[in-house]
Amino acid sequence: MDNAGRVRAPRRKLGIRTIHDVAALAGVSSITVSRYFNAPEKVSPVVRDRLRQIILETGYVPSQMAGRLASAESRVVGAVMQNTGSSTFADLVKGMGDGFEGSGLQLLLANTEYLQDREERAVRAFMGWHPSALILTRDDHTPESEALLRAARCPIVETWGVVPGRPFHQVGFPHADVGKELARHFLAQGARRIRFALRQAPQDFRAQQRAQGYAQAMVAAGLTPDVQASSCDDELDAGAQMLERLSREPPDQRPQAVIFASDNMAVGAILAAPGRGIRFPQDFAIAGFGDAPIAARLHPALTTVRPRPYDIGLKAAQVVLSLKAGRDPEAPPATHLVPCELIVRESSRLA
Amino acid sequence: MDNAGRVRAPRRKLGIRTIHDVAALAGVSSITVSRYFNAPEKVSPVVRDRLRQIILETGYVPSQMAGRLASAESRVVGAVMQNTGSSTFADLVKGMGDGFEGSGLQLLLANTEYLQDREERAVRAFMGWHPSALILTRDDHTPESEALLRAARCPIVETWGVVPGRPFHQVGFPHADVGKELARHFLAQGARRIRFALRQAPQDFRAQQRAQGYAQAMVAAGLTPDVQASSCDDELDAGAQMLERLSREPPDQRPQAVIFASDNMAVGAILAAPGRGIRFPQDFAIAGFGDAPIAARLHPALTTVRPRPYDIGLKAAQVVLSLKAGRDPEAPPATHLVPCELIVRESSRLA
DNA sequence: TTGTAGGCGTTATCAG
DNA sequence: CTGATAACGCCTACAA
Repeated sequence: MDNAGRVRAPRRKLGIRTIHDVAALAGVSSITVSRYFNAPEKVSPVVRDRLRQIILETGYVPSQMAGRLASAESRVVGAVMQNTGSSTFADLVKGMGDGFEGSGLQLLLANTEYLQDREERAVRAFMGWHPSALILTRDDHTPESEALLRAARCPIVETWGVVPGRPFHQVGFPHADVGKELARHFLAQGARRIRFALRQAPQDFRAQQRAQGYAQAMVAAGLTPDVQASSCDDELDAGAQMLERLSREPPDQRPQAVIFASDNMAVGAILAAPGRGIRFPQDFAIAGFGDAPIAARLHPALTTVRPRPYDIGLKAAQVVLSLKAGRDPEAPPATHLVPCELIVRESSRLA
Repeated sequence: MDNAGRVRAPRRKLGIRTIHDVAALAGVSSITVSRYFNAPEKVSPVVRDRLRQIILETGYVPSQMAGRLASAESRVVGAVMQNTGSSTFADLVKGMGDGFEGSGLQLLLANTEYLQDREERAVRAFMGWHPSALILTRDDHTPESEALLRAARCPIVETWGVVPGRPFHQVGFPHADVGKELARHFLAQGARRIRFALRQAPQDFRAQQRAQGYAQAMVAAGLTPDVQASSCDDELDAGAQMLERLSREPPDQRPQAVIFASDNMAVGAILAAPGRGIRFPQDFAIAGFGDAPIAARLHPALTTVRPRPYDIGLKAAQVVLSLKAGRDPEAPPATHLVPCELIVRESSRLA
């Protein structure tokens, strides 16, 4: 009976209204309030109305921390982007956001600037939330990341690019195919001197995958790949630089067509062309990648390949939701293709 | 002693290694493991080494849910964006992400597509996480949102735009000032017929704030504001549409200068100009807003105002961190200006 | 339909 | 520097 006379200081609380407060006000037990939120159909209409009223008045909001801890289901999804600022990843995030809207899943975001070790830190940080799923945007990880991911108890989805042989779900398209398709577009028009122009940016491994696809198509056609890299960091500058280099090559040895690693590079070239006395596609044809909004409005309109980052993000979210809903969240990894589309415009028309 | 012979089914657990497992392996109590993570200096070097080893081997990661619940400090920051897909918000997110990198704060993201009720849902959802802070990107909320925010126990930061009289922290710049500055730029050159061109997009209230600033400057100069709206949804199309409309007005009644609500609109106009026989700035001068990467490379190079969304996001994160670190997290709301810069280029040079 | 008992994995408090 | 104890706010299991 004797509490030893010593009174322990109350520990710090959130200082908020709890489920018990609401229960007391309604004259029911707290589990009934819990059910009101998680299984309203199990609460009688009368009690339900009373609770609705009280919850409205008190502004009670259930604690996610407590709820997720007790239910052993976090309902958070970690998303690791490479460059949140770029339109590709921004659209991916938007698609994921829309996909999760109303599902009760919360999106945790991390950005890595294409750095593997930042990705590893992000993955590690996310693991602590015991996420319902993890969405990544690359397929080459540090060994530690890879180990963490394989040991994870949640679905892992790799998005944007798709490569064979991965142990995780994938949503996107094979970047190498883009390079192949563009090369073939020019090969089919009879071109034999076709160049691939990118930036010296080792972190942009997707551009390199596209370059590899281009090279394969060239070799398959019995031709020598011609991949050139610009030292400029800025894509528009890189395009302008590549154009300047081209303008100095003898016209009869110049490539008949140039595939730029991105629309931005191609745009840089198009905007710099008048100053160099170059005309597209008369002097040589060009194409890009990304289908930037201005691609269609430029003169000449830019031939490009249109990826669908928004749809990829949306699909990734849907894959997560269906794995969560399905009876088998540990379903074997599947690959979901969200193909690109070749958009042929004036800039790639060879004489 | 008799357990009544009935065995309760074990409740669902996360099925993970816990702090107790690690403690048992190390032969210490679990609180020591907790200290290893939260206050390593309070753990003896010997024990620390042993724990490091064991944590490495087991791959143990502390549960954020449990930790945050127990410590009554969520260490999550909710960010509500209007349009994640646009470069402005993408840069804001990037800045915030970099600002929180390494701080231990997790970013929760929501997107609203400029819809107030989606914002309200997002705020409500975030409240359940008892966030360490909430970052918003507008200052006009539904009454319910506003009430939720005022009742929130965490710092609220409104970003991007800045308006007087709000009860929350603000980081950004007054959009009306941008409109004023551009109007004055043309007024100073002697222009009297100056138009502001925007889209009929009521959700884009920032563009309307810029238009209002423009209108004020016009009135202050004794002139009549001329605000015209395009019905096009797409900004580039809207710019082209406005240009077409302008090209049909009699040259002597045409505006001498047009302020477009965004660079994209201005770009649409510039790209469509050759087709309409219009030349900038000879026929009339133009300016935009946003400093899109191509603005400087177009012909003519586009005069624009450069906002710094990345810096605003970064600053917002820093404000949150300093409030968290400071002894007074309930400091009175402050306004942090991250001013824009007027970038004068060829397109705005009046004869 | 409602309630009781107990635990989810961690950290705050107080005592060595 | 280390540990025992008792929460944090909610939900699962079971019983009525």
